Amino acid sequence: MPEGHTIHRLARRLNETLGGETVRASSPQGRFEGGAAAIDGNGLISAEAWGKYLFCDFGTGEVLHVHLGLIGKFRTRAFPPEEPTGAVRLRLVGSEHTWDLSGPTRCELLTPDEQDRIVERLGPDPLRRDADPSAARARLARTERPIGATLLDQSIIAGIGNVYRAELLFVCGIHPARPSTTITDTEFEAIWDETVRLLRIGERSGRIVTTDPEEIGRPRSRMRREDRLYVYHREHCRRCGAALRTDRIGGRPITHCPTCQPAKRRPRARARSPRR
DNA sequence: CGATTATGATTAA
DNA sequence: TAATCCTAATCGC
Repeated sequence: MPEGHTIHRLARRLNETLGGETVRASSPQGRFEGGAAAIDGNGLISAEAWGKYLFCDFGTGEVLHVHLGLIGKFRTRAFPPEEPTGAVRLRLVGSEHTWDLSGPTRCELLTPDEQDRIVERLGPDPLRRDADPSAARARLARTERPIGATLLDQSIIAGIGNVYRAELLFVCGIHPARPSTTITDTEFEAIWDETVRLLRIGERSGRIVTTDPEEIGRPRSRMRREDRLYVYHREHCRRCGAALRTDRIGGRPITHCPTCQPAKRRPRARARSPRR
């Protein structure tokens, strides 16, 4: 379930469960033996997320970089550790917790310079305290690409993935195909604020929930799976019931509601000035 | 048992 | 844009 909220949650939980502890590192699968050996026996100083990128500092001079990609998982397992299940790239064992990493698109040791180069090309991360959306706002004004594509671009905003982009555009009432240049200041503010709000909810709860508890009639923690999202992977709009449309934008499918996310602004209900 | 699918991103063309 | 990588759960035959 890797969008930005997952990685921030992961960083927090790694700090909570392994922070300051001497860690035994291994690569049961064998594809990260060298890296694991370099980490083994050192203490976790800090785990930190930048968008969907995770960096762990073991005080060795190099930083562990993990990117889960589409299918990666980094999860706790039984303690004391048991025989690994499946392909475990990296296992970290502290004094009370076992973590297994499988299927990452990246798992490598980086120099601080290399880490900087990755972070430099990321846009502001809505889950970071110091996030400044102004650069993202400026980028939008300069690209005709559909807003649906822009929101997936990690160099513009870091941390949004395919579920959140669809849900954010729904919540903000914006059609995903609209050129980014047509997004108004008010709309951008709404997108940013909702991104912060919804990713925070995801980070705290460990799942993506974008629907309004009032609207659903039960607290987020007790919502049924099919009530947690408005449009993603749905046939009909959770709010108005309209048949949803799915288009390919930014190379991936995005579902939207033709009623709640009109392509054009609703024309003002007033007489138009006559054409000449 | 094989095909399909998945909340991602990079590289090649 | 397409091909590619990484893994595991699920679905159809």
